[in-house]
Amino acid sequence: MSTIYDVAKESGFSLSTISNVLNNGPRPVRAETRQRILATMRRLNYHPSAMARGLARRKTHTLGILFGVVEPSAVVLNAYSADVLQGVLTAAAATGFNVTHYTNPWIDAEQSLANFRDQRSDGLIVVAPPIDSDLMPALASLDLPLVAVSWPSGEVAVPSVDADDRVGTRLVVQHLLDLGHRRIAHLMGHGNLLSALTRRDVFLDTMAAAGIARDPALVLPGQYSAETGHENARKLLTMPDPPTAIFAGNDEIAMGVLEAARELGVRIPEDLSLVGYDDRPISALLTPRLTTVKQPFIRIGEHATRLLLERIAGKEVEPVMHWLTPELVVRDSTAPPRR
Amino acid sequence: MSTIYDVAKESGFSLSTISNVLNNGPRPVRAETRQRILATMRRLNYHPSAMARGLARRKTHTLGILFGVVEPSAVVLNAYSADVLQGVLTAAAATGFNVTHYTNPWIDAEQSLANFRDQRSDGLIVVAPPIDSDLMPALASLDLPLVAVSWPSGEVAVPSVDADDRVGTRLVVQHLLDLGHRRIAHLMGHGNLLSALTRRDVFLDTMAAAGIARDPALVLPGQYSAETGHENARKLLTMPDPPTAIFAGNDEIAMGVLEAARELGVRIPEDLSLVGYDDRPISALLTPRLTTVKQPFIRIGEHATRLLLERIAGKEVEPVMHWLTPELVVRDSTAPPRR
DNA sequence: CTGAAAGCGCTTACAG
DNA sequence: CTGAAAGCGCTTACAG
Repeated sequence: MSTIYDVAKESGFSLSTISNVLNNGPRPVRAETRQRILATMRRLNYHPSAMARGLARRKTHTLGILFGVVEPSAVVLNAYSADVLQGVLTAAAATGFNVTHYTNPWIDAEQSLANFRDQRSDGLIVVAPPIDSDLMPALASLDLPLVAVSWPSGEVAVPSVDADDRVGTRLVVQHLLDLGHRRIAHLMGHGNLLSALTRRDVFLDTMAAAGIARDPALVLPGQYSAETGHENARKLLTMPDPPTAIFAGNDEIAMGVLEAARELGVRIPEDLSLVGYDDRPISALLTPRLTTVKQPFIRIGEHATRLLLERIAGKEVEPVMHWLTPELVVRDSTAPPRR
Repeated sequence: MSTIYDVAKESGFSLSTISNVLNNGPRPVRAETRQRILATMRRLNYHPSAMARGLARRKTHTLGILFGVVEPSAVVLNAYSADVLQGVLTAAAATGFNVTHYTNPWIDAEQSLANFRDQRSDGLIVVAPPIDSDLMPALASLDLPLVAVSWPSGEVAVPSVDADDRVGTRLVVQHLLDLGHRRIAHLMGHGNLLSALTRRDVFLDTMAAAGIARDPALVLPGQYSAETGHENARKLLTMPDPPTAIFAGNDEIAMGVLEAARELGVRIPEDLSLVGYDDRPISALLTPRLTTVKQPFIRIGEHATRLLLERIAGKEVEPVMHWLTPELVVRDSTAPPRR
């Protein structure tokens, strides 16, 4: 590997001039000089060392990414995280930034914070940090620029990006109301997750705002799983006065509903309209193709990355929530109620 | 940020001694000296700079990862790649290595190879490089340690890791034969993909080895999609003498078969056994739960990482294929044929 | 427009 | 067991 010294010696120019050609500045270089130097670089197959550069500039031109860790020993990369990462990579590539993973699982600030002090990146994106951990407060205490994905910003003053479940839920309920449904049920996800609670609350609020009396029998607690979706749907569909539409907490729950409807001979969408949430890849392949809410995970990753790059560039970035808007994808599982 | 100089000044010891404490060697340090230095580090909140270290050692302690790019402008991170990445992260974390992404899309050697000359990583894992590109030959010409995932090793002498489709296919066919099936159909994936061709060829070979005469009407070309699965399954199931089992090229094709069977009133597994390939997350949630082949993507990532780490550590690693064994997951979509 | 020198924060022979 | 000095490959004031 040739170095900048080789280029200097070969071309006859000084280190400073080589460096200014390399970086297109800060000071000007005569066109002919530049050409000669570039030719020498090509001939020597020279490429600058990222590390030497980083050390001299005290900038790595690299973004760090850390995934919230559910079990201490595992790096968690679910479909959600993979899409966010996809967005991060795309946005980083657009500006020539590298992306590096922080892979050590977080134990606590005492043991784990040291990892983040080695200056291997210019800033950090934390994806879905656990709420009940000292991770975010500890990271925020560093002087490392920080942006979070899916983190309730109030707790620690960090800019944060997430999809707006309130908007998504309103889209769902409004869609069903517009079709003429009044008797709409909701199957909740895990009661200790913010998303499940938000979807339920906004469901109730939107129904109330539409002047529909609340029926507690139509809001069933559960899990984000096909199993509880199946179980709860059987309860609903065997009621004397079953709902004409079900808003499932997510697509997995909706798949359970689909199954229950099939077993009971309830046709979708003729007898029952069904809406999911998330738009998992499978949802467009189900029969019927599922109406659902597409979460903008890739865009979330891109947006978080742009915020972080601004912070790194020295701009002020307010520590507020950035809500991205999910999108209702209307397919074949919803229709007007029979009369 | 305090530096090693601060620690030296504060503790009264020299740079060399501090460095030897930091690295536990190479030369011994008196226990008391070590304690005093460690205490000083803690007090100053000192953590060594990854870049300064990297520059001095000419080792970054970092692995690079590059995803094969299908369309030039996109970083491709599908479910397959995400699982491989998961494995890479896990294995890298186990040895304290960092993982960094090479995000610039590959154009050609002339334009793109420079990216890989900046010494930002000690080695590179390439996931699913395109076959018809100069990417692998070009990368192999660098002095960067290289391991590929899903790359036919013969072409360029690089150690490569992949799941063995031959083993997986034999498991499928043997399972169906063991259940008593003789009239087994196969729905192929894209004819220009190695996996589709391998699965077809091994299907035919295994059937022949079992003494079953080949019936060309039972092997249909197609795509890795539910659509062609649906279409082809309708053809098969409306034959005068339909097959008693279908081996679908992958789970998506199998989903199309499921749909066609439902439309035609063909019960699975009573009237028809069905096997997929890949074990996508959805497959365990289908009705009936799909018998399929689980590909060890996470283990592939781990294995490739370990090979690369060995190369980096200076061990000889033969440029051969490492075949990992997929696993047959028997669920509810297969049963003995009716008689 | 160009050059010589110091510095980034470490590691590693070389000496003792 | 410990220290002083040179070096890793760049960038950046400082001079001209």
